[in-house]
Amino acid sequence: MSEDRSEEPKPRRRQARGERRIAQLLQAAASVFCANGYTASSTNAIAREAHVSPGTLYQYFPNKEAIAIELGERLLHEMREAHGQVFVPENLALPLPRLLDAVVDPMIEFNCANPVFLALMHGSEVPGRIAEEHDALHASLLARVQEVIAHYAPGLPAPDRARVADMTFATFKGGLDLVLAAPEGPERDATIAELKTLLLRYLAPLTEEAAPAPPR
Amino acid sequence: MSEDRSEEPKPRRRQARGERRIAQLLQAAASVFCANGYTASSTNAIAREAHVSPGTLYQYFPNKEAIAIELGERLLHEMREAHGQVFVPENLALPLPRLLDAVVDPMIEFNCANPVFLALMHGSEVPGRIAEEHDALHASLLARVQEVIAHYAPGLPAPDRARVADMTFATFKGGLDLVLAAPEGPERDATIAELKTLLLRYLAPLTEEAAPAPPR
DNA sequence: GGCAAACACGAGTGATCACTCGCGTTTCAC
DNA sequence: GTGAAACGCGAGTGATCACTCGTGTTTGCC
Repeated sequence: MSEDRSEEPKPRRRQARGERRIAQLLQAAASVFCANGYTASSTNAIAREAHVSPGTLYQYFPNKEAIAIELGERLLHEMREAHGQVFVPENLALPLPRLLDAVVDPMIEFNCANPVFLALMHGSEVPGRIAEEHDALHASLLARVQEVIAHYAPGLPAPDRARVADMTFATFKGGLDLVLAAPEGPERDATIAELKTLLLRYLAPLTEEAAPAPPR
Repeated sequence: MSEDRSEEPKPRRRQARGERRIAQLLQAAASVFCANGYTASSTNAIAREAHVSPGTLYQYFPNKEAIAIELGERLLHEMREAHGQVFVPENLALPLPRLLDAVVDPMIEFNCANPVFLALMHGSEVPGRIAEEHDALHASLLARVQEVIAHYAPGLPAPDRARVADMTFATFKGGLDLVLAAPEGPERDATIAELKTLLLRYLAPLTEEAAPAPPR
């Protein structure tokens, strides 16, 4: 009744310093989560990594879970933006090898740049909220992959298409782990190329509706 | 100097009851680890799950890590036994699709029966000892896969062979996650079949030294 | 310059966890 | 049967963690 703004229960005004601290804390949290996992990471360790006192940390986050959630949401947002760039209609018209390049490369780049993303999304120890967001992203990605498969293999029944999309995505995740484990440089590039070869060999037969035997 | 036995510093005699308790505790630990992950699982929770007091638990295990290690070692031993049955010379003579059946099916069966195995081996939160054992198993498995690939594609250079083995194994892990996520029954069977299709399409070209075009 | 609010601190607090200890019970060799 | 040792218990202990609070500092607006 006494509020004229109904949608902002906490009209906390942040100064520029505050925004900087938040970014600093999230970066520190990413580093600590990445190294120890969510559960084994202490808020004091995060504060220490950010060269900040525990009290300061709790000025910006109500609890440990909120740190992970904010971090996860920012990463999710970044990733969704990347998807928007990737799954565009013009890419659908590309031949399969080019499409693989267009989709796989940005995904790998993102995960190489933000290794904490997999650490947060993959663990079964993460707070429920993150798991929900991750499920939503997963479902949305699967839908995109299904669209692509439907475009390349229009004759495939829906259940089969879903299965192929699931398997394609699971395979990509497996390959992604391998890519991240490889040292940067030519070895990583070779692993990425191998992953694309794998995906291509798996998916290519779907497009062979009336194609001749493959060239020797 | 006062010991006549130099190799057994703790000649603890176990009664049959004790062995039963150990098995009971390990089973409870498997259940709790599986549900919450290693770090978030408390020894009290494990004892409660086993309907035993915390004191009793510590009669058989010096600390929490030892529980995971013993559990991991037993699973590792079981899995190594399974490998011995799988990678036998006569299986090498099988055509690729049959070989895939012979290797993939037991692996999947083991992981379905012991879901805690993946939970213990995959997490980055596990104690160092488990990680070491897992790395050893991983390396040994990779070597086996390399052998198989070398047999099917003798002309493949060693670095390529290593890369293909890595990718094959990573793909299998990804598919395994998918299989475990699928509900038991026809859906799981279909996922398993799809995984085999994927592996077959990836590996088949390696064997095509002088093979004719595939039948339509 | 002055004031209110955002920022920063770090010792402190209650809860929880891994692990212990003292004592009673069961098992087994003799 | 008897004694020693394995078994079993659960309240207790010290450490650690997430989180708070009282106090002092910096910032932005008038």
